[in-house]
Amino acid sequence: MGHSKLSKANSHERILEVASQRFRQEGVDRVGVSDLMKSAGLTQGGFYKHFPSKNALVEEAIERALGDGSKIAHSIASDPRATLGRLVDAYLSIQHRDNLPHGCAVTAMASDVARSTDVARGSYTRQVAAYVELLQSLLERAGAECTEDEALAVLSTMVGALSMSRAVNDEKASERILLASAASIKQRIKR
Amino acid sequence: MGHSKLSKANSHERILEVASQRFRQEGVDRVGVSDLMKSAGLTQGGFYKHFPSKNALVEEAIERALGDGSKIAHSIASDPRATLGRLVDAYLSIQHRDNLPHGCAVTAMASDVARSTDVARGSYTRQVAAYVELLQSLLERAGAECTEDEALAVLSTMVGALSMSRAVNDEKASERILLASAASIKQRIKR
DNA sequence: ATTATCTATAGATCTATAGATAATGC
DNA sequence: ATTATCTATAGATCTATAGATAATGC
Repeated sequence: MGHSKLSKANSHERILEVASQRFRQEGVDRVGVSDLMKSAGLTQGGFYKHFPSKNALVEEAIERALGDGSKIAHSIASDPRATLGRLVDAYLSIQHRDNLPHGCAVTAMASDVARSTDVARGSYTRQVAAYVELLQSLLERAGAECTEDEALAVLSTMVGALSMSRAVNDEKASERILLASAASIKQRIKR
Repeated sequence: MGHSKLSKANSHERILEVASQRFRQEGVDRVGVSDLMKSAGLTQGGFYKHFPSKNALVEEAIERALGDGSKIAHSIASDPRATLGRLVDAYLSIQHRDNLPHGCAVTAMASDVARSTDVARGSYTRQVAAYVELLQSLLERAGAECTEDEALAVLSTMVGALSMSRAVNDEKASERILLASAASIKQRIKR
């Protein structure tokens, strides 16, 4: 007990990171402050020196979770070998489906964001726009139709497929949702 | 207090119906038993004569919410004038977006179902299959590609678009997600 | 007499606060 | 001396149960 400023910054970071993961996995309402602090290796009482309220953390953690996707999007966008096909295959993979804590928050947190503050919904809106831009550039690169609207429809397909694949309790049906949706998207670039 | 058997059946029905609506709107974890019973015009204590636990209600209410979609799907399927275009326009309408309590549970409850019991996930799986069948028959009727996989991809697009349109905080962006996705689906039948 | 519902309450859990404790850093 | 964290606890809320109450239905 009683640590340095560096350690406080570390703790803050750790709380945010753990929150962004557990909120994606379990949903905002199923993760308590006490439980969360334990995950971060701390105790309940310290929380309010880091965040004024749980809601304040939720807002920041949503932004953080969405930011993870932003990083990945940028690293893909800057890689000249990146293709739409590879992005779609990765997004609609079993690994992504089963990795909620590190998965795309546009899908994982859609319901929680819709019920959250305007700030959180603003972060979400920007992240959707970032994905659309990325998808549009990959569609152009593949020589396919490349309007912003086409990219939006592709994103809708990705988000809906991942969302349903996680709710279904039949492994074959789940994989079929992912594969069928990926195939449908990739068909756009085969013309 | 102290009412007939008919009234008990009515109460049970009312609790289920209110739950299916409020769970879609607010999410399973934000609706307490006490609050829910008040919505149904009853008091907290009576709840456990109707359901053994909140979880039991959640399971039933999810099935009920999904069943609403099933009814609509069947009534559309049996109408010979029904078209894919009309279904898609209704699904991706502003009215549907803003009517969570009566909206499609495949979208509204995806996250809650993914965290729920196997029974609830089974209901979800069947409802997805029902929608796919409906979409496939409408695609066939329109003379478009009509594999089950194509229908699945269409459903993914619908679910993803509605989900994102509700999370975004920019009205124009929200409408654009709906319209762009609807247009993309309808393009399939214009070839 | 039976039973559908109500009032009251137990026990757990959740958010938040207050004060104690033990490091850091001047 | 300051401060990051801990322990302890208040107060609200949540699920669930127990016993009271007032209708129904034989």
